[in-house]
Formats: sequence, structure tokens, C-alpha cells
Amino acid sequence: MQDPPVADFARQTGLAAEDEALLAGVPLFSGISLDSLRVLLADARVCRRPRHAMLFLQGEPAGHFYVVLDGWVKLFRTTPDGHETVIAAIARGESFAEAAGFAEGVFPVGAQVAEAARLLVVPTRSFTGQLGRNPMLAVNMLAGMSRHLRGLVEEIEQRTVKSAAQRLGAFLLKQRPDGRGREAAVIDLPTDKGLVAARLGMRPETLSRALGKLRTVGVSTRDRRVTVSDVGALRRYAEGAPAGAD
Amino acid sequence: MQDPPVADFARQTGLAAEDEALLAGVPLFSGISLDSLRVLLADARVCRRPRHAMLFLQGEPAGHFYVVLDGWVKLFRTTPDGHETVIAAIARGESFAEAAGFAEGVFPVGAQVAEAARLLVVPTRSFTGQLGRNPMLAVNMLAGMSRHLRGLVEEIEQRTVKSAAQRLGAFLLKQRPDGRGREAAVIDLPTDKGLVAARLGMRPETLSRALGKLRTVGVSTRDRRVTVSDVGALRRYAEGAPAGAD
DNA sequence: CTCCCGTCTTGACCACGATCAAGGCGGGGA
DNA sequence: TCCCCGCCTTGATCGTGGTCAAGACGGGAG
Repeated sequence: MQDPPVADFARQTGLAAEDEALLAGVPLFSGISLDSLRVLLADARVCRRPRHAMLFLQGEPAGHFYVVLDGWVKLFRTTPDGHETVIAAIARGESFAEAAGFAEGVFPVGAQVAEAARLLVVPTRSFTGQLGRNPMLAVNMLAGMSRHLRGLVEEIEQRTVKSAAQRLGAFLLKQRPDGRGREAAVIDLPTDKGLVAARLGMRPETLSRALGKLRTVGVSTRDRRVTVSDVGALRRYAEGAPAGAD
Repeated sequence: MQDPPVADFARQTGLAAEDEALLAGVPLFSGISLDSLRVLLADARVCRRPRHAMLFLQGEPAGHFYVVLDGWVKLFRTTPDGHETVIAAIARGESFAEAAGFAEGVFPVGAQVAEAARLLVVPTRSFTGQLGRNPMLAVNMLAGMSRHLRGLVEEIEQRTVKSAAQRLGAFLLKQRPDGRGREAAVIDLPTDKGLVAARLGMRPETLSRALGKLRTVGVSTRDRRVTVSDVGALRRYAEGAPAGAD
């Protein structure tokens, strides 16, 4: 409980070295050094949850927030007339319910595991405690959050300026951060197409048609497996003018 | 320079009491007590700028951020091919370039006064300095920012779910926070229609047509003066189902 | 007074994506 | 084995808002 030596960090939390690298890349934590991150997350714990597991319900009191280490999580709101709307789909390397990290309250949405997940659970109390004890850490985090904020806003605004097919193209490219040439690539969709559609802010039908359009730039599909014949061409399409291709 | 007594706050910065109330309501500062705010903004200064004054240019080094005490400010980006796109229109009671408040860098957009403005200018250095000296203040500010973040994201996402006319209705209602009954109201648009359109994420032509649609719920226009015959009806329209009214 | 210019409105058209509806396909259970 | 029920695709249609183009209106300068 009291200041465990850094060496115990991994054993304490169940974090592998590659998890730490992932955490350092979480937008919320950008601008925080790895060492500081270890301190900040000293009381965080890793947990695994199978597909369809409910993490929390809308309106439940919140005492912690999450980082997705692996898998996918779906945030949803239950409408008065019964059925649910997907608010967001959270991917590996992203955090959610962060607001609960700074002040306790209730979760404004529900969360369900959409794809078997490993999660980092961070308790609010210890998190804010550490921040209070490390002022510059809090300031760095503020800087990180304002960057995060701008990024989020820009991403959402892109939904107006880029076409569905372009957004899908960018999404596909993001699934394999390595390949940069013009070679071919095989990408397995990280979750079912319905949720991918939600993630990209479109209906499943539109996703289907967008995949169709991408055939003109060498993208073919079979179930969840997507084959890109020319990564460069796809990138050009995704970044180029909306009407440019065909 | 060194810890001025609180009593000098107003004289130092040029802030009136009502300005302090406004500042307390700025999303960025929600969750910060008025006293703390006085400390945090001890080095901030008020300045007036006429219409069309340039506050800063895209790419300029940033050492401070702003709060609009009165008037409107337009953020824009100059595209490679010469002409400018409006990124955002900032109203009284909102802050902008906040990212510059936590870490120095360059302004990613340009800013111009769209409607004669009184601005609070907050220097980055003293701001982060104060935050570093008051840990709990920084934590509260993080809480405020994450609320702010959710609010922003939700507002932008509304651009998909609400119709142009509904967004305009909501905007009009926000211009007079007092009236809540079903009586009539006269609202003067706070800035020219082109900028109002930008604020609402639509083209001027669409704003014009949206005003036309609102005529069916008792809204009439003459230049910048908007007359609402039944505030309750307008509110119902703005909040209700997109297709519900007519 | 007239001309000009910027703001605003109106009309016609079009592209995009949502919606409704109908099937295809595949996997699991009886 | 057959059937059923998700998931996905495909087609037809429609509403919304962006774009292009043409005026209306008003104010200021000459």
C-alpha cells in the first residue's frame, strides 16, 4: 500500500512491458513520463472480461475509470423506449469514463465488452490522490488533456468533411500501423461490422456500401478479413479529395 | 507581482464583479471556487479590441490564452489556396486557445475579433505556475476539463442528430437565458448571420432556410432582430423529434 | 441621385447517407 | 437433417444540407 518500489509495478498491477508502452500512448496520458505513469497508476489493476460482460450500467455510481489494453468496449445509452443506442466503441489503447477519474459521480452511459478484453481499472481516489501529491504531473496531464480534446473534436468534425468510404479507409489503415509502402496487406476487422460502423459514425448498411466503393481502390472483403492490394492507393484515397476516386 | 491582496484583484486585472461571475461559469473553470480563480488569474489582464482586430495568426508562438468577456471571436484557418475557413465562433463566457494555457507552442489557428470584444488574456507561465503551487486546484481543473470535453463532444455530435432548424432554435433560446414561459420574446442576433451559421455548423444559405422553417413555430425575422411569439413552442420544437413540427 | 458592394435570401440541383424492405449466408440447436 | 436466427448485403426511396447561380435589399461614397 505505501509506496511500493517501482520494480514491483508489473507484478502488482499485472502489466507487461508492452502494456506500459501502450499506456504511454494513451491520449489521456500523453505528456506524462513513464516513471510518473507508474506512480500514477500504482493502485490500478488489470482485469480480463469475456465478450458481452457488462462493466457498468448507466446511472451506477462511479469510482474508477478504464483503459482498454486489448479487445473492444461498447458504450451505450438505454433510451426511454427500451432499446439501446451505441454512443462509442472504444479500441485498444483508449480510455473511457475518464470523467470518473477526476471526480466521483455516476456513469452517464453503460459499458459492455464487445470483444474479449483486458482492461486497466484505475480507482478514482488513488488517482486524484497521486495527482494532488505531484503538482507538475497534474499540469502535464492538463496539457495532455487539452491536446486530447482538440484531437477528439477534430476527429468528430471530420465526419462532416470526409465521406464514409474515406473514413473506413483511414480506419483500415490504422489497424496495421506498420505497413507504409505500396505492398498488399491483409487486415482482420477487430470486431463485428456493426460495431465498426458505429465506431465510424455510420449505419451498417452504409459500411457495407463503403466497402463496395473501396473495391475500386483494390480492397476486397471476405467476412471479417479485408485484403488491400495497394496500401498506398488506399491511403491516397482516404486522404484525398472526397470525389477524387472513380 | 508578489501575491497581491485579494482586494486588489479587480483593480489589477480590470475585472468587474459581474466578470467574475461570468468567469466562474466558463466551462474550463467549472469546479474551481471563486477564491481559487482569483489566485489562478492574478496575472491575467483585460483588454478591449475593436471589430476585425487580429488577435493572433496561425503558426504564431503562443504564450497565453483567452476568455471572451464580451463580444465574439472567430477562429479560422488559412487554406493553402488562399482563402479562410471558419473553424469556430467563440461567444461571451467561453475560452479559446486553452491548449496554449498549459504548454507553450504555436497557435494552430488564427483569431480575429468578429464583434467588438472585451477579452481576458491569461499568460501561460503564471497560469501553470499557480497550478503547480496548488495541486488540488489542478485536480479540480482536470475534473472541469473532462466535463468540458464531454460537453463539447456531445454538442458536436448533435450536429448529426438534430436538424439545422432545431439547432438554430436552441441557439436562439440560449441567447436569452431568463425567459422560460410561453410568452413572446425579442432576440437580437449577437453577430452577423454568416458567423451564426458557422457557429451552428451550417452554411449561410441553410441558416436562412432554417429561419424560414422556424416561421411555422412563430419565429419572425427582420435583419438581426428575431421575434419569437411563443418561447415554449420554440423550445418544444428545438428539443423534440426532428420531423415532429409542421 | 446613382453606383457599388457586402449581406442576405431564394431557387434549382445534386450527393450523401439514413431508412425501409427483401433476401443470402452460415452456424447452432432440436 | 432441417430450421431458425443472427449478421451482412443489396436495392429502392427519401430527406437533409451543400453548392451554384441569380437577384433583393441597404448603406456609403462619389
